[in-house]
Amino acid sequence: MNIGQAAKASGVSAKMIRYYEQTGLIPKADRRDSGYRDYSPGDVNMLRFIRRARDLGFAVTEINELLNLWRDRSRHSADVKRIAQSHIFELQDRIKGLNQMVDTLQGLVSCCAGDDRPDCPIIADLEEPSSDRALLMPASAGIGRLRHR
Amino acid sequence: MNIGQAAKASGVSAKMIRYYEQTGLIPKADRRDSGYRDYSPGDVNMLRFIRRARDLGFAVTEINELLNLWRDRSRHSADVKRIAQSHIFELQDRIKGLNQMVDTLQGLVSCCAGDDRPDCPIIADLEEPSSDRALLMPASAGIGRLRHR
DNA sequence: CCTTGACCTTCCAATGATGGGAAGCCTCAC
DNA sequence: GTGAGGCTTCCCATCATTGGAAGGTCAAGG
Repeated sequence: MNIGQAAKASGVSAKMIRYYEQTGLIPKADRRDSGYRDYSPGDVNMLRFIRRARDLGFAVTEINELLNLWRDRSRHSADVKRIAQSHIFELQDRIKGLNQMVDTLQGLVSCCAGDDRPDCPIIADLEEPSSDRALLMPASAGIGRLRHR
Repeated sequence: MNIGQAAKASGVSAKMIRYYEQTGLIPKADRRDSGYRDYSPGDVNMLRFIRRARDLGFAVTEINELLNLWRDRSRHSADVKRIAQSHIFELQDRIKGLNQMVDTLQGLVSCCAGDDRPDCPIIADLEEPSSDRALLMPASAGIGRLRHR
């Protein structure tokens, strides 16, 4: 099975399959005489596993751990659960940050006339945040990793 | 005012100030004879504006529009409102995607014994997603930009 | 047999926002 | 005048992903 077919069957792009191989997330694929990579149905299963883990927002390093557990027939489900649970917490943190942004913006937008006059509470808040804003966005929540990934 | 002081006063790191200048988000700073950048209190206000917009999750391109409106005394508040509202929608999309991930994971985690046995519904779902999963993550929500930023 | 188009290979680059670090110059306080 | 610390530019790394260029391979059809 060529890389293109494996890509279609797994939902992982050919580019990403090569990248995962290069970075060691997946083992080096078999090669034909032509140099083409050759994938087995088992390989496609692995790629699908990866694809689904990505869909759930796992980072590649976490997927690496999950793959190891997947392959480990004597794994402890506790290890899997721990990874998943800590990922849930991370997602919830990100959601919390995004929700704070939405709340703040929603408040500002609802105060903005949205007409052809220049006065605008949104601009005013960006100039000098109100005390409400200070409550919603304490210094510690500021510049950190809220926005990433 | 040196760049370090402007950084401290605005909450934008010196690195980022230089980056914003380089990418044209902010105009080139005045220079002293020594070559040091020199910032006025007005410049610091602009940096604070940027910093706050970043805290609200605006991308740099959006901040650029907001800065133009900020400087435009004859702006229409409708333009500001439109930008903010569309940003809210974008944030809500991201939240939605993250919530779907959390929901799916939460369901799996709550079914996982989390002991020293290998059987694990989380691993099982990554191998072959259940129909519940298919409901939560339709094909259209799959590989896209859910995870980004 | 040869061509054509679709596929594969590797390598390099860019994204966006940020941090890290090196090499060298500037400034201020002692 | 010396040392510490701040400034300059330049390059590199992150993370996951996409794009493209240059060149080799394959299969079908003339």
